[in-house]
Amino acid sequence: MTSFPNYGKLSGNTLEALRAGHRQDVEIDPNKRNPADFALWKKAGPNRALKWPSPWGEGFPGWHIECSAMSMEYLGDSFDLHAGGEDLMFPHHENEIAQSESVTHKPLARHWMHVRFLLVDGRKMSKSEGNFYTLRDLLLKGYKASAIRLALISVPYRHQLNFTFDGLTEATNAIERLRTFYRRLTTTAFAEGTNPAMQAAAEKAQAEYMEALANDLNTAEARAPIFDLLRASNTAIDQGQFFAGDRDAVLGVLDSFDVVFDVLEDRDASATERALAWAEKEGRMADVAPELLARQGLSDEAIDALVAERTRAKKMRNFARADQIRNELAEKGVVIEDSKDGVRWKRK
RNA sequence: GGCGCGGUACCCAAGUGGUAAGGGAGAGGUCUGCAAAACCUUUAUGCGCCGGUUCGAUCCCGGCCCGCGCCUCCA
Repeated sequence: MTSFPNYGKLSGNTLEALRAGHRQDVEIDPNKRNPADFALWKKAGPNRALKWPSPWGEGFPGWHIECSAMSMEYLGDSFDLHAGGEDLMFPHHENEIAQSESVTHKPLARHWMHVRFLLVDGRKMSKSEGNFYTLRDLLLKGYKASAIRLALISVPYRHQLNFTFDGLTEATNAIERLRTFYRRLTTTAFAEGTNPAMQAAAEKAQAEYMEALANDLNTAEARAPIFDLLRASNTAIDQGQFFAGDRDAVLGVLDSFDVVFDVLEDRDASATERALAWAEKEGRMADVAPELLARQGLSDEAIDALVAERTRAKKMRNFARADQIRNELAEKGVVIEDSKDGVRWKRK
């Protein structure tokens, strides 16, 4: 440790600082020249499964040296990006630097990304706190995979995210808005041509979106221009000032958004089905939210048939029957939207 | 005790030395057979608290309060 003067440059835990505030419970190891030294090679006990011969006896690599060895072998002395959770910054990454740079005299990584941990309901997620959820738990509660993803990605990686069920609901609603818009774009017949204002709006959104991502992956900031463009487009469509060329421009922006956020195409059913199959197999069906089960029983074909029947009823001005079907579907999580271009439905 | 990060509207959440993006929710309105969707209006003289620097601070500096992570037995 004492032979590597740069120790602490990543985390701020310099040797001086560590000495000043050292914990009470650190034992002094007589085998260490400096208490801050860490083992590069560990002695293998008799029950150790993986061990190798060495000049110092049978042993195995210390945790930190594993990473230095692997990165050097596959990425070279220096590489662009080293990522990890914030908990690993010290000591693990600090020690990787100390080892690798002592040997190579080159910077180990040119950029470090440390992801902050999330809180759940304002507290650290832990089993003993009772706020520990797996992705499968959330799916079985009826939340969509895409909503979980959006909720987690909407806060920049460097910031602490407070994960809540309200936040999931909010993400669910935001996704619905995006998907409704996406469906509107792809199913509406627009006249040929372009609206210069829309073209400019799409260009601006694209530029702002990329700028936000280029700004240390600021995903929260990146969302804003997308929603701005969404509103501008909806307004233009409502006013008949939106054309096929505009649709293509806006879809281009949405595509680059979706490369990162991946929410526009509804592929949520398969993740939910896998979670349900697991629950079935493990005898955990009691954990499944009743609303989720109610929604599962209805096939797309059955919905199409009911929607068609409702349209016929409406034509005959039998609104009572039409509303009855709509309510029936709503109970099973299916929402109907009437529009000039026909009837659309979606699963909530 | 040491090192680091954060506290912005009802909720989530960007952001900048020059007067607060975006999303969700609520309220009112337009449209609709009624809805849904969409759109419009509306919700922070205010950005944890107290000082300081400045023509001007949410943004800079100092102190305090609160929250989170790490502090080298394991990976």
